[in-house]
Amino acid sequence: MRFLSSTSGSVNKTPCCSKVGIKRGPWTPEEDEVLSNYVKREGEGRWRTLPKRAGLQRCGKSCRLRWMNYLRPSVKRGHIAPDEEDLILRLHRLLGNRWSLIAGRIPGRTDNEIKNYWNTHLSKKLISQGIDPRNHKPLNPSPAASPIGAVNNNINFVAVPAQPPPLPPHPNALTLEKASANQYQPISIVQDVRSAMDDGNQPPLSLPVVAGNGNWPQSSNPMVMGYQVNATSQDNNAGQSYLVDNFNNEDTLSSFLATLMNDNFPSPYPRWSGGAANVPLASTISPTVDFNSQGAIWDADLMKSALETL
DNA sequence: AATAGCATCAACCGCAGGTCT
DNA sequence: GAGACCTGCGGTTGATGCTAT
Repeated sequence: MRFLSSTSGSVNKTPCCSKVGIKRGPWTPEEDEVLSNYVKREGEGRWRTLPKRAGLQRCGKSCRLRWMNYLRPSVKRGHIAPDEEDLILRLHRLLGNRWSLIAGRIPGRTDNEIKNYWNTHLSKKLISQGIDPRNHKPLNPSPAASPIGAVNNNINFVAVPAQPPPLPPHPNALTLEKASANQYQPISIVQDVRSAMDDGNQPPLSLPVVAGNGNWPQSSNPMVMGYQVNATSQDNNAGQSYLVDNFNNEDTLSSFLATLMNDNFPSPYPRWSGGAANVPLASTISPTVDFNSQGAIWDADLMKSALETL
């Protein structure tokens, strides 16, 4: 039995709060009301001392969890809609088991709810479709399987092999040179996704790129992501490279993710800001990117996966 | 009607990373 | 710089409800 009170003396695991008298298990409506009223009055935070201040016989962690997953006014309860389910699938493909990040992009849903929904519904659904829920790839891929061949605007995508051969340096790999003296440069492009694209003789209009300066992984250094305008593009900016955005906050990261998932990606550079900014990367979004020892920023497979979802 | 097995989801835990002293 | 403390995350558990036998 799990929801024993700490006074029962039969709990095998050490509870998060070992204090005698701390209540555990399901919350009562009375406790909910006390917690809800207190947080609305005093605000979130200081969870450790909140139970004592609010007069609750609970540990701070339990209070926080109850508020975040159940009592918060913004929490949406009830059935996951088909469009929400679709979004969860796409985000999981892009982000993996980063439930809080996924939840942050689905208004009203909590990480716990999405995690539960994934484990009880979506993972089984994918398995029934012959898809591995861990990596969204076929469970028993046939060697003769044809490319996915998804078509989107100006760019066609083909299936990416599970372990693609190393790519030679791309001739158009550029350094973003437009940054002014007080901005971060040089910013070298560390990876593009050209190998994931195949539109015949016509080069892609633009490439999503992810770059960083050379001093990573110091958390105070910036990380940037953007689009490289291809040198043969018909766009007036052909031959140059532009930073589209610094992901200095959750909004811009969300926009970027949305851009990746929108059907109208990538035309026509709607969010180009004309140059680099010098806003440090917020540490809160660093878990969304992967870094190698050279300071290269992006996991190429992640980007390819994102493109394949288009 | 009783019971076994399964599905769901609220709540717990350990841990990691950030902040404070 | 080190240690204590706090917060948030992802994995897991188990009570409860539902369905099948």
